[in-house]
Amino acid sequence: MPSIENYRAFVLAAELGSFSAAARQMGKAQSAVSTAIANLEIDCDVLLFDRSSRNPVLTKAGAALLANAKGILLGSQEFLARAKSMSEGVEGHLCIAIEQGISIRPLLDLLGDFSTTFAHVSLEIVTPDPADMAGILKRGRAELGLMIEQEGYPVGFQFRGVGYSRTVPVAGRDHPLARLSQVRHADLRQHRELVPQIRPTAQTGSPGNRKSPSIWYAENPMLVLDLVLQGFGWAELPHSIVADGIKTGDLVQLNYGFQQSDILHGVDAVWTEQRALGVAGQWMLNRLLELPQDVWRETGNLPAS
Amino acid sequence: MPSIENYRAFVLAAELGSFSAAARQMGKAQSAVSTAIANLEIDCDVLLFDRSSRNPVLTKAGAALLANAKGILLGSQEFLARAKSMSEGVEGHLCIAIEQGISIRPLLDLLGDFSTTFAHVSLEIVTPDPADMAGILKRGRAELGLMIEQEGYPVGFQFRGVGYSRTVPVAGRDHPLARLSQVRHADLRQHRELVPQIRPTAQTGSPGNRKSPSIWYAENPMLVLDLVLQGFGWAELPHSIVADGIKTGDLVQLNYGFQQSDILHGVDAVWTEQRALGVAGQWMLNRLLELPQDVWRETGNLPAS
DNA sequence: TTCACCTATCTGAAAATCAGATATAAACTG
DNA sequence: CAGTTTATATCTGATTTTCAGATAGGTGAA
Repeated sequence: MPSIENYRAFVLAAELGSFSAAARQMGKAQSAVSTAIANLEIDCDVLLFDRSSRNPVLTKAGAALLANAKGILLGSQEFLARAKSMSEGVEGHLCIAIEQGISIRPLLDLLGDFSTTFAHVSLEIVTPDPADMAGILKRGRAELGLMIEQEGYPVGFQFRGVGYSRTVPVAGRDHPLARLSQVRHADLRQHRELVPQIRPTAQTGSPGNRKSPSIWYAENPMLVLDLVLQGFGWAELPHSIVADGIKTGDLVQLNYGFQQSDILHGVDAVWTEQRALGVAGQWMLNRLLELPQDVWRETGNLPAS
Repeated sequence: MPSIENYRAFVLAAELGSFSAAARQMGKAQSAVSTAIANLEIDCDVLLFDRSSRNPVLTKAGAALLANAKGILLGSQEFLARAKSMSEGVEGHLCIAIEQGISIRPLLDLLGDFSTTFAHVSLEIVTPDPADMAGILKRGRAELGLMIEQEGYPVGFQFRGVGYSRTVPVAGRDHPLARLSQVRHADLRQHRELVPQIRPTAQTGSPGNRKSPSIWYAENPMLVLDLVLQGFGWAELPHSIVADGIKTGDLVQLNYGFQQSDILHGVDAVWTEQRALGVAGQWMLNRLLELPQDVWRETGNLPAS
């Protein structure tokens, strides 16, 4: 069974074109490299180098296997680097729960920075239904959450506002409401409202104050979008989801007579006290808090000032 | 420095949830696995298992690193498997040169079979200019070639017909020739012919007998296609390249008055005698020879019978 | 409590690895 | 063409590592 050191000797020798040079670089005797590669060749039952000339030259098989050996070495290095990172207190995995409907576009730069700063931390993003958010954090399924701000959070939760999410009332191109230059409460109540969440029950928090008595629930905003496009009703949906449809004319933004029709929700970062954030989680939280308002404006979640 | 066996002990113990079971599976003593994992933990400076209960349980860090360790093991197994395959005479790499203009669509199924049959052979497909084909095979850059049949091949070359490539004369939508219901030689000679190859010189074989005295050469068929679409002239191009354009109306197929306007070229598989084909190359050649005519018909390279 | 089973550690033996020395061959030099 | 330099293969004895078996301590189930 070849050892990692065998592979290392092979790769170094192939790259340097010399067993002696490889030995020098490994801080070992030349004979060690010679036997290491000989053993590798025995294990493989394949000649890796052509020794007929002064310096060893890769055979065809050796050249083909070199790529594999490099991969193994890379994997081993990554294993150790990741382990070192974790031994220094950096978690190996970070899960962020982003409530459905909150656009990740304002976060893309931040995520890019994360991937380079914490190359050894695997990042997971889940987009649960709003009703699940608390449980997902409580259970430790995610370390950090981004959700539409609420009046109060359960005990044990920390939260800080980090940004905004703009919701826009829309209807399909051919919907009766789409023809009105201004809609009143009374108009809304005459048509079905489509709500992007699972139906609230007694347990799952407040039902919210919906504007229409006729309500359909769908599990996520994309489903609702499809229903709206098909003319099944109107809905208040995140700007990031409906922007395209409004631009192409498939969707029409409703103009509320009774209030500003763009509805601005705050976005909170939420985490639990007992589950202390790791180094990467802390970094992520700090960067979220430092996010300039511009990125929310540029992504259409804040009106231009 | 952890050895492969250390990683193997780690992965097996994690998967079986028991050091003893891992030892049994590895055919070693339990103490070997115990110390192997302990050493790995020392190398990593990270606790991989929680030993507080009867059976060891992965720590968070262990769970994160498990994926990496599995990757290393996979890599090692693949290295050995590939080496074994090569020790049995299968080449590690196969390069096929397919002359520009020959569609690979008839070969897709064949390539799929190849990838499963010769999982350890990396496949390379190059699409050289027709004039380069011979040199590329001679130099060993490619083991096998697919090219439009010629009257004669240089000595040392083997060839067998394997299929067909249909060439269609086309012009752009607004080209004068496009309006003619039938074109004659005289018509063709009044317009520029675009030829998808580098300009033939005295060395690079016959100039062929082009139909028009005014000729532009472009390095590959796609360049020619763009030129034709821009109205710079007419060209005889492979059916696979112009089919879409003809369907959308951007291209018009010319209707030769003097001969069948679809021009059918045979496709030859070509290889050299001195560079013996390996097992994978032989397989590929045999499968090419056995290709049913249907696949050439279905891909528009043979007229429906 | 008893029993079965698991893990950590110790120990001596077996095996592998290593550095140095030596032999041989290839390229280079004059 | 002989001498020099450098590179690789192999041998050898010492060092290190690895291993199996034995032992001890602990956990969980009956």
